[in-house]
Amino acid sequence: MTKTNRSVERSMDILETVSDLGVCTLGFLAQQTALPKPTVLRICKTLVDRRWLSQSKNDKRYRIGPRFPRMETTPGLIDALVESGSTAIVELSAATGLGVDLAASIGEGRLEIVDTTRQFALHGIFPDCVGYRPSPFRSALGCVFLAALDTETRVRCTARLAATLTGSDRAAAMEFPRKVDDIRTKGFAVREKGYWGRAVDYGGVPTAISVAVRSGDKTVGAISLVWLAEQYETGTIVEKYLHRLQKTAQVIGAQLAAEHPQLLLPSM
Amino acid sequence: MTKTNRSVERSMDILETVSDLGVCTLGFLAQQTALPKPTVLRICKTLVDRRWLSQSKNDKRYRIGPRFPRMETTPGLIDALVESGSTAIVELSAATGLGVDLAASIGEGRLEIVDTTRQFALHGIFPDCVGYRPSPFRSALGCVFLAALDTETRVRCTARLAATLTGSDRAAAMEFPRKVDDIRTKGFAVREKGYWGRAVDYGGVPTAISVAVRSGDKTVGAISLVWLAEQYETGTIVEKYLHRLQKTAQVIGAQLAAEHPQLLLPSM
DNA sequence: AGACTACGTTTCACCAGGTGGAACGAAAAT
DNA sequence: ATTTTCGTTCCACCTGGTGAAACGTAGTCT
Repeated sequence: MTKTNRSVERSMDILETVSDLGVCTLGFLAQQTALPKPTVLRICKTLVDRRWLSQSKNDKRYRIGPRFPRMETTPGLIDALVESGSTAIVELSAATGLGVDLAASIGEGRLEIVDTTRQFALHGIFPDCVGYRPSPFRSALGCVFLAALDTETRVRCTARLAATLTGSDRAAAMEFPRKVDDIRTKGFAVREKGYWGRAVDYGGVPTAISVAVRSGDKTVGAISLVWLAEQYETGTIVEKYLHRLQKTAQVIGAQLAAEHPQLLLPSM
Repeated sequence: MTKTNRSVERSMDILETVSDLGVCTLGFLAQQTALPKPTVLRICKTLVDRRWLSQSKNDKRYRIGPRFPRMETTPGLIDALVESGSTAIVELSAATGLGVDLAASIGEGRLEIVDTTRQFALHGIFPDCVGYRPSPFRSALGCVFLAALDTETRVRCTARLAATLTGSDRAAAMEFPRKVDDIRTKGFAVREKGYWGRAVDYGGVPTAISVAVRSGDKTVGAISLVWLAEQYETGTIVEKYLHRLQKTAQVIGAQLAAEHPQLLLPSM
């Protein structure tokens, strides 16, 4: 049987304690987890270095930090979106001959691909993309989704994401505000040069154009037309199929509103 | 300088990758983190055992699991509640001679204490409670807050919390549905016998009665009157001060609605 | 069919990395 | 002034984590 890692278990004990009980002192954590204080100190220092925990300056108490990964899925949205959208994306895919991805909001301005019509044999691109979370600022899906949010929400999400992301994702976050107006007027987004997600795994380099899916006054997700970069120019696809893509997004949004009105209500 | 723990760093690398990119294979994780596959396998197995990651049966791909700690704070609510409520709780505390705690919703049916009037010299109880997250089902604050939510939200939060919590918190979660009606008709809650949070650190055993803070049609938090158990009977305090406690909760809710109406709007 | 590749997993000798009891100085409570 | 509790440092010990190599299997190419 595969072994497990004791240090990782201990770090989870500590994080669960802080997450459950809120702010904690070192001694209290040592007592709760039944670990010696030096061990807790070292693990907490590791977590603080990465901002998974943060420490107030005066007292040294620990609390959950700004870089701790956050998940805020509206419960049921993913299932509802798949239910309302799967036939529409299949029809769009058949009509265009291209792959179609459907992505749902998972909170904080992030998306997760929840359904796709991609087939390697038909489209020549990596098909196993369900569950994948496209980059918020570099992918077509991410950009068009953020651009479709109301200004206040977008600013908040952009700020939080910029604080969390690193490397070229962070750089893209800084550039993003300058791109928003362009995306909004054009009504669609394309992926940033140099960003391919994990499509390099196999298959050719994919290109995509994406539009947001809005339901009521809420932005609930986004859909993409995806094709092999070497086969078609982006301009050609936009000219031929953008209107149909936008139409499909509207249909999905309307159907979601009709079938699952409770998802669009306030939650608190 | 204090050392750090390499295994913990590696586990954070893995969790951040899965959180950022979504579903990942073992090999992909090994490549992203630049770690050997057996190392990634052992760490992932540790995380899967605790449900911080989960694995689909057919393909062995990893995704964030159901027990990964979730944080869903409405941004700004804590600050707004402190701003709208701090003078009101000071007045209540002065009028009653008891400690008063103010707690804010942090999502998923959880609360965090955001302000308090407790002073050890005056009330004889542990004063450093700000940041503390009372038990959802065992504390007075937690129970009254959950009971005040609309039925649908309460059922969803109860289910999710029951899946996450362990030990006596879990047992209390199973009992909770039977207590809801009683709390709603009485209009306040008391803590479960045997639950004292961390008050045992020092000071005497505290007792508390709590009421929910509602603003518009949303339940945004809760407030408590807290005293030393050996000094007064619960019945006495209820008789003398419950009405005043409820009045304070109403005042805070109304003030929050007046000063921060945007917090009560839908967010997506 | 056979060759090949890529996957997740097991093994095991090695030793770096993590460990924790003891001791420390500082701060707070008594 | 005394005691307690806090977070932190030290360091000898040795276990728990490591990772190259090998394995079985599943799927893909020729």
